[in-house]
Order: sequence, then C-alpha cells, then structure tokens
Amino acid sequence: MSLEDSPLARKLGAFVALSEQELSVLQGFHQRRKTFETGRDLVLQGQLGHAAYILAEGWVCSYKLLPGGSRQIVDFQIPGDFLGLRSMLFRTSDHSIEAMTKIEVSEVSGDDLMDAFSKTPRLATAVLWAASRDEAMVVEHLVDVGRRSALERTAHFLLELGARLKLVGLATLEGYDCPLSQYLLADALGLSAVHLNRVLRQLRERGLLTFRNGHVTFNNFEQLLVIASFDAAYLDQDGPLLR
Amino acid sequence: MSLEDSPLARKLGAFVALSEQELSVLQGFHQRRKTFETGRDLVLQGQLGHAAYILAEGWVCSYKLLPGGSRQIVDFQIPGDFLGLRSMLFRTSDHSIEAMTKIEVSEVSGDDLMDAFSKTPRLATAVLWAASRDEAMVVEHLVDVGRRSALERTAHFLLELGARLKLVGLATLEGYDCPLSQYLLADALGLSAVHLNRVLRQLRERGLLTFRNGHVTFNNFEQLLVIASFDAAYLDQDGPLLR
DNA sequence: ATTATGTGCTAACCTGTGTCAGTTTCTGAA
DNA sequence: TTCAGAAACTGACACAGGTTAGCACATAAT
Repeated sequence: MSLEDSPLARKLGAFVALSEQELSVLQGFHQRRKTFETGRDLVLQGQLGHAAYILAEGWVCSYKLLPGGSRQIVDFQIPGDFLGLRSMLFRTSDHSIEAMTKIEVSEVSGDDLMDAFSKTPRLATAVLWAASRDEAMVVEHLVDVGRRSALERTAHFLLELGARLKLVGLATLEGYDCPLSQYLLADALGLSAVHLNRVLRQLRERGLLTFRNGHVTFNNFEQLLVIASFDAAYLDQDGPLLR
Repeated sequence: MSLEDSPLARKLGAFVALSEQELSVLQGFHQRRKTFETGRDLVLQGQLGHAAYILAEGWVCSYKLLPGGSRQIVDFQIPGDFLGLRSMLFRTSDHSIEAMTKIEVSEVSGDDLMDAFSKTPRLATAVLWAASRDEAMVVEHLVDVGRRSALERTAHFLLELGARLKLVGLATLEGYDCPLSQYLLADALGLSAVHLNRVLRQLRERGLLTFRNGHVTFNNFEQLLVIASFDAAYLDQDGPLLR
C-alpha cells in the first residue's frame, strides 16, 4: 500500500495537504495491526484506560445499552475513523464499541499520538479537526432523532453515510455498499425495525433510494437532499485553519 | 472573589486537586470580562474563528435551527462551562449559542489556552476532561431522545441538570433554580411544549418533581432516579488519570 | 386603565410510530 | 437436500405524542 492510500490519510488529506513527512508519521501509526471478528467488542461501556484504534477496514458501531434492554447506536465508524479516541485518556468509556463486520485496526497508544503531535503539529490539528467533526455528527444525529420525521431522518442518515464513505473512496453519487441490517439501522435512528422497514419501502416506492442486499442506491439524489434538508456543511465545509 | 470560588475552579477542582499555581492560571483566564443581555447570540451557526468563553454567571443554550423553523437545543450551559471551545480552533461552528439570561463571561483566545496549558499540563488534562464530559452529555441526550419515553426523558434531563448545578454549588438534593421556559425545555427534549406540560403535570401529580416559578423541586429523589434509570457515571464517576 | 406579549395550562382530536404476531426469503451448516 | 436461524417484510391494532385552539394569568409597554 502506498503512503497516500490509507483511508485515514485520504480523509485527513482532504482537509490539509499532507507532506511526505506527515504521511510517513501517519504510516507509523499502523504498526500494531489487529483483526477482530464480527460481533467482537473492542471497548466496553465503563472500561477505563482502553486503547484507541484507527479503523483500516470494515464497519464498527458505538452504542449505549439501556437497562430495559434496548440500545441506542451513537454512530457507525468506517475506514479512516478513530475508535475510542476521546475516552482513551481522560475517562472511562461511556459507550461500547463493536465490530459489525470483520475488521482491521491499528492500535494507537496515547504516547504514540503525543509523540507524533510533537513532531508534526499540523497533524495534531488535523486529528483534532477529525475529532471535532465526529462530535458534530453526534449533534446532527441528535437533531435527526429529536426533530425530524422517520422519513427525513432515514434519508438524512443514509446521505451522511454516503458523504463520509465518499471521502475515503467507498461511495459514489450512485450509492455504496452498506453491511447494516435493518435492526442496526433502526437502533441508530431511534426507530423500531418494523417502522424502519415501512420507511425504506416508502423511500423505494417514491423512487428516492433503495437499500437492498447490503447496498444503498440513490435513485434520486437531488430530491433526497431536499427531503432530508441535507446540508453537508458540518461534514466538509472547511478544514482546519491552515493551508 | 477568592481564587477557589469561580465556578470553573470548583468544577475542575472536583476532579483534580488544583495547586495554588494552577488556580492562579485559571484566574488569569478571567481577564476580558463581558456581559451579554438575555437573547443575545454569542456564536452563530456557520461562524468561523469565533472566540471561546468561560461562563461565569447565568444560563446559555447551544442549539441548531432547522429549515422548517423548529429547533433542537443540544445542551444548556451553566456557570463554570466553556462555550464554543470545540469549534473555536478547527471548524466553523455547527450550532448557535444564545444567552438565556443576562450572563457574565470571560473571553478566552486559543493563545491564552495554549499558553496556560504549556505552563500547567495538568490543567490541560482537566480542561480536556471537561470537554470530553460535555460530549458524553450530548451522547446521553441522544439516548434520551432516541430511546426514552417523554416521562423518563424529562426526569433524566432535570436530574442531569441538578447534578451539574450541584457541582458548582447551585443545587442541592432538594432542587434548584431553573430559568427555562417550558418551550425551551421542550426544544431540548425533542417534545412539543404542550406534551411537556402534560409530562410535568404527571411528574407533579405522582409526587416526583415540581417545576414551577423557575424552580425545580425534587419531591421524591430516589423514585426519580429509578424512573429515569439515571446513572451519574457519565458525569462524575472519575476524573482524569491523575491525582 | 388598556392593550400587548409571553408563559402556563387544558381539552379534543388526529396521526406517526410501536407492538404483536405472524409469513416469506435467504444463507449457511449439517 | 434438508434444516435452523437470521433477516426482510407485512397487516392489525394500540397508544404516545403532535396539533389545534383556546383560557388564564402574569408582566411590560402605552
């Protein structure tokens, strides 16, 4: 794999032009490579001082379990995303992280990060930028669940996923592969699986988007943007304050 | 005001024992004091490179407006909280910040922060800890809105506010002053104001909690904790990894 | 005094979404 | 090939919560 080809480098590179040196520091993150099988937990709710990871391949989800047995999925992570970055240093984790598919990750310690940041401050900024973007996505999900109807919410969420995947070369304007079951998607959207199914049917019948056999197809992208009132600003409007 | 008495010092001091030196660095943050009237916006959605503030007195809310005219309040901020910290350096702000009451703030620039952090790394950790705690609260609101009934959600939210206010000495186990209208609270909980009113009545009639004349009174704290399945872990379980 | 405005509160009605209880389709294991 | 277990899908029914439309009571402005 050439230096520029890791999903993380692609993602960060979309916002800061990365120098050869910075790319090679990034490369250095991918030392302790690990593989996890589908369904394995990387971090458990309440765990303290766990490691952080960079996701190289596969899908992951962060979720919270409730006493009643239901759960809320906070976000899905895709290649190029950090896992458990925020809680690693300062707190016990407030949520669990589970592999949705077979995944490949690189373990990163706090020391690795600090080390890299002192060598290349620009990289630190880029990583903090990515972390801040992740938080903006959680806020957007809060808006989804709090103030959008099931249809708008579903459309919005699938558009967001598409935009994120496109950044790392895993989606086009046509659509993308999506290994999520309707149950999982429902838990992310705060819907019941039954109702999500109804919503997906409606999206399909109205010629907007099709989610079938692990693949999302945008049938009418423009219309979809309108229905979801999707504004990509919080995803890619601007990079850190450096060239 | 003595060194230990600022809300921020109280809050951080609950998690890290702060030295005299650290307290005086914190004190140094409160140079550029400003006052804002009720309803004034401190930061607007989409604004780039705005300042950050430390809230010294009054209440503030962070919210997002939707094209349809409705809004989702992401969180309220109370004395001792940072405002706009996350988006200051790296991104345009993804939400607006508005004063709910007349407020007092201290403006803090990125340089001030960096400066302070290089002098006292422990303080940096404490501040990052607070930021990470804020994010955990947003996640908890997502769970509120996604997977809890209106009653549970309302109870949970008002308990959380109580726990936060207690930390800065503005609440007891009996209750606290709360300057929010039912409309505002409804926008935070993803409910209609009408339904929130029904819920508040139910909480009152079941002898759990009373919200009246700008004051929240816990009538049955224990019972309330159960109903809301409130677990304060994400708020005060543990401080940064230092003594 | 009189109006306006904001907030709390309520009743009547409607609808989006959840729940329950299935059938069908697919996939992988035996 | 058969079987078991997921996952997708559906219909019938129930109910939480939204909407609309109002009244009552403050406080502030005129």
